[in-house]
Amino acid sequence: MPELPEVETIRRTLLPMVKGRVVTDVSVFYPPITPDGPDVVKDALAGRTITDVRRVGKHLVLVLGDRVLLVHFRMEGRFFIRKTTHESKHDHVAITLDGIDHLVYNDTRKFGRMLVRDNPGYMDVAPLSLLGPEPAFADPKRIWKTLRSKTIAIKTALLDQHVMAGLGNIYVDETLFASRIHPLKSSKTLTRKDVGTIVKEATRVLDEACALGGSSIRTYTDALGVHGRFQNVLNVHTKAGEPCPTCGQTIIKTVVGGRGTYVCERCQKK
DNA sequence: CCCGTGCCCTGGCGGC
DNA sequence: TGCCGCCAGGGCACGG
Repeated sequence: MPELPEVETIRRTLLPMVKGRVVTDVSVFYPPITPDGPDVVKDALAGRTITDVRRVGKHLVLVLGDRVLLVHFRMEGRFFIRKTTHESKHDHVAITLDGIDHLVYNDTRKFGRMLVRDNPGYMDVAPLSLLGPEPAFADPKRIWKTLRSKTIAIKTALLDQHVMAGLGNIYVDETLFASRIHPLKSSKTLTRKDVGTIVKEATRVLDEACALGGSSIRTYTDALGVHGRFQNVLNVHTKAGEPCPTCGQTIIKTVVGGRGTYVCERCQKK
């Protein structure tokens, strides 16, 4: 499940492999991946050169001069560089590079999406214009004001990309554990100091995960066979039944906002 | 506007 | 061993 660190790892891996290369063809095998229609993606990419690979929240941004391709991997999307366009039944889009090989989008669950936007200007229109700041650039006071107006659980609020961008289920659990705040705590009851802690810990957790190449728990491995190592340093996520690293209390698994949630009921206060 | 629910999709797993 | 049913999960549409 690519969250910010996984997408950043994909970005770093992909950049030297695609920068400067010309897209000579685009094949779409599963059209819903391209909700505006396969032809929109084909017309935008074909004949253009990939000039950069960026990341905004969990979105990967392929820059091709005056167009960008926004890629959201959702649960299990990934890229491979392949000699064939469609060797797996989960290969849904093939972007041919220099007529030689293919940047293949593979997604078991078919949840991922690709959108075309203009460059410049793509940050000023949906979906990227709707994203909150990434934790590293967030103003805690502004986030506190946003959270204060919400009645929902803090975990649910932190998963909302309009509040802050980049956190997913894994890193929200880790952030709240590090902040010693219970995922069910109501957003509106958080103090400014609480929110300052959350923003700081979210930034640290994401930074550390990026440095380790992200996580690759469950079925997810990121682009091109690179395997993240962050799952080796998770404190609570997936740790049900194991002792809390801080106090020894058994970590429990519960459900918050429909998401599997791991928590130390002793360390994390409601 | 805000919030909760259901949907998309398929591999994996529990139950029998 | 094999089959069936159920479930996870990010983001969005929809309805109250």
